[in-house]
Amino acid sequence: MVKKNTKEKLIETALNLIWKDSYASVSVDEICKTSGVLKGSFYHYFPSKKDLARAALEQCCEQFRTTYNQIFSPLNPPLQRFEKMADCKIEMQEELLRENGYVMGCPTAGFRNDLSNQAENSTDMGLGNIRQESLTYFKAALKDLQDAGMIDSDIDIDLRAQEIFIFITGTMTTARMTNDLAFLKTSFKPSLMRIIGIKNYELD
Amino acid sequence: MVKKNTKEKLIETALNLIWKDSYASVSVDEICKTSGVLKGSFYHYFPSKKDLARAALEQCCEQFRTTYNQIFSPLNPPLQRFEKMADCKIEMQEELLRENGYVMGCPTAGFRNDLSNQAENSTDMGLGNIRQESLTYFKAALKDLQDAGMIDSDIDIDLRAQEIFIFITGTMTTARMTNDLAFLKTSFKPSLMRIIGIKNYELD
DNA sequence: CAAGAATTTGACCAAATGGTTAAATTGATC
DNA sequence: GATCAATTTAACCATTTGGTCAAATTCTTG
Repeated sequence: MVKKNTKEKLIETALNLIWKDSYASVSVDEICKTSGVLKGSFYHYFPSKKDLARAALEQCCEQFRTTYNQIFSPLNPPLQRFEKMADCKIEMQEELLRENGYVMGCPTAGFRNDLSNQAENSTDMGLGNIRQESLTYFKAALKDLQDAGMIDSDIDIDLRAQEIFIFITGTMTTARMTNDLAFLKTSFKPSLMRIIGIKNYELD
Repeated sequence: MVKKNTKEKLIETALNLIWKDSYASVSVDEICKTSGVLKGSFYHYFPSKKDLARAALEQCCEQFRTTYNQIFSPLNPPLQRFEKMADCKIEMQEELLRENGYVMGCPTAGFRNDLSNQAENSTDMGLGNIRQESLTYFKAALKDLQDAGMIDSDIDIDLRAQEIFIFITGTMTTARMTNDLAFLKTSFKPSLMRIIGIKNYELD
């Protein structure tokens, strides 16, 4: 593990703890003890617990963006993009299971609507953007699949992109709920391909 | 609204509040104040906050069972079962949106792993059972669809049932995340039918 | 209406919560 | 090595937290 400064340690710890349970269930004390930082230092870097959580969520989104940027690069053939995405999720969850002893699921699920003040909800922040960006990537890949004749030419790409996003979200949520990676590991990819509408998909 | 006794009021209030956010974010004081019950009464009926939450989750599962029992009755033609289920979810979320001002999504999402002591996770409790029961219903309906020649005869029913569950879960999660019922209202049913594999599905 | 059980009341508690502060220590710059 | 800013330390605080309890009240049943 790379040597990290106080701020980074706090953000990483907060993300981990909130991921495991929820924003409200994690206390400032716990975050401090886990990351070996005193409370004074905490409030030196972050004006409040919410601000730390916001930073953690933001960083999480940033990592996500980096990964998706690579995976969904137009340089990759469209089918491979989805395959890589699936593999990436599978590997990630396997590693997290090894590390933590149980299925972790989506990293942002622990941030419910705790971070929003007043009427603004999580849509305004990173979460909504992640979905939008995902949809954009999916749509581009779907279009390329269409051009390559790998999916029907008359499908509604916008709709299908949403279905894909929903299917991924549901897979993650269900994996955590059942504490079981069986579906993710053996069925997620082929099921995803069927939902995308790939003709005659063959496993490698 | 029907007149309710103290215990029922507490359970209902707890479910509502936890649904809106999460178990840890709701305090016993808040539950008491919202339901107009004094703390002494709370602890007369429930030994702890967790016990109330467990009762609330259990009741929620019970309601769910009742609904699904009706909807997935073998008396209904199989396609209608899925249609009714979709309509039921749509109406429910619309009503909740009207009541609360924002999309509520899945009622059990606010109970993360807070209620489990030690290694036992939510799988052991109501949640895992709900999924199992759902899958059972889905499988029966899929079989009936197969017998009626409405879906291909060579599909893997177990797998498809899981896909359906995941798609529903993802739809709920995403609806809440985006605070938007558009997909649920206009696309959920036809998308579900496509995922099920219904041939030539027509909207009414 | 008397007696016992079920329920309600409100005051109370220790611990945990999010947050503050002033002083001490460290790091960088000249 | 002196100076000033960045950081760390640890004691401190008001409020909220989950939970207790004995007394008062209400409900039930003979």
